Amino acid sequence: MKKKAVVNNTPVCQVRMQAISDTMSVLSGKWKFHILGTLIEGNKLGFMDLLREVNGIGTKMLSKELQDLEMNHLINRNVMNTKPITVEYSLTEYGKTLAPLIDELAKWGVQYRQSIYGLERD
Amino acid sequence: MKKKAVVNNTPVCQVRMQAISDTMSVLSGKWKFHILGTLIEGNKLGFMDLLREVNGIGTKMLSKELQDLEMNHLINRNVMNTKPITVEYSLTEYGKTLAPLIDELAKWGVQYRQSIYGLERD
DNA sequence: CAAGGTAGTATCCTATAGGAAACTACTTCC
DNA sequence: GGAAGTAGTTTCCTATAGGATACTACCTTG
Repeated sequence: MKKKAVVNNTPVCQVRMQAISDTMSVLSGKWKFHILGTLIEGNKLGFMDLLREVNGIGTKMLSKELQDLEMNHLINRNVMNTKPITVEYSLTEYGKTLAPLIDELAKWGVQYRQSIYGLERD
Repeated sequence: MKKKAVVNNTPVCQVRMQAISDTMSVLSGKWKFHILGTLIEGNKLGFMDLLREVNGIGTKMLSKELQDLEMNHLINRNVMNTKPITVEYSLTEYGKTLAPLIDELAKWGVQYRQSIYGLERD
C-alpha cells in the first residue's frame, strides 16, 4: 500500500493554505493590524493622529505601512483642502471587510491574556 | 481648547490594541497559521506529515515552530510507543479556540483572491 | 522670525527571521 | 548491510524588517 497524503491534498485544502498565505502577505509586518484596528475605531484619522494612536510606531514605518495598505485598496488617503494641509486616512469599503478578522484577533487576544493572568491552571 | 486624543484612549481601546499585540506575538512568524490550519484539518499528524503538508517549510523551522506552539499550550506532542518511534501532534482544546480566527483568515484570503482575479474592477 | 503644527523622506544601522544543507540516531524492510 | 523511514538538531549564511535620528517643506500663530 502506497503512502498517501495524510490530510487532504484536495483542491479545497490547497485553496485554504493558499488563502492563509494571501491574507498573511497582505497583512504582513508588525503594524498593519494595529493601524487597521485603529482606523476601524477612529473612522477618519490624520497621519499624526495615527502616529499618536498606534503605540510605538515611528514615522517611517507608519508611512510605509500606509502606502502598502493603500496599494491594496484597504484604505483611502484623502488630501484635504485645509490651510495647513491635512490628510485623512480611512478604511475603504473593501478594507471594512477585514473588521471581522481583526475583531476575532482582538477577541482571542483578550481571552488569551485572561487564560494566563486570570487562572494559573498550569 | 487643548488637543485631545482623536480616538479613544479609554481602557477598552488600550485593551484592544494590547490584545492584538498578544495574539500576534503568540502567532508570530511565517508558519504558525499554516501549521495550525493543517492541524485543524488533520487532527493528528506526525512530524513528517506536517513537513509534507505545510508547503515549503523545512525541518528546522517546523521543529522550532512546533516547540513554540507547544510552549503556548496550543498543541500536544505525543510520543507514541511504536516500533519506529512516531510523534503525534494535535491541537489542544485551547488550541482549538483558534479555529474561528484561522477560518476567518482563510475566508478573507479566498475572497481577496477572487476580488483580484475574478473581477478586475480597478 | 522663531516655535510649533501639518505630512512625510532619507539615511544609517542592527537584530533576527528564516533558508539550505549536513548530520545524528534508531528501526525496519529487502 | 544498505536503503529508506521515523524525528529531529546544528551550523552557516543572508536578506530584510524595522528602529533611531535627522531632514524637508509648507503654514500659522504669537
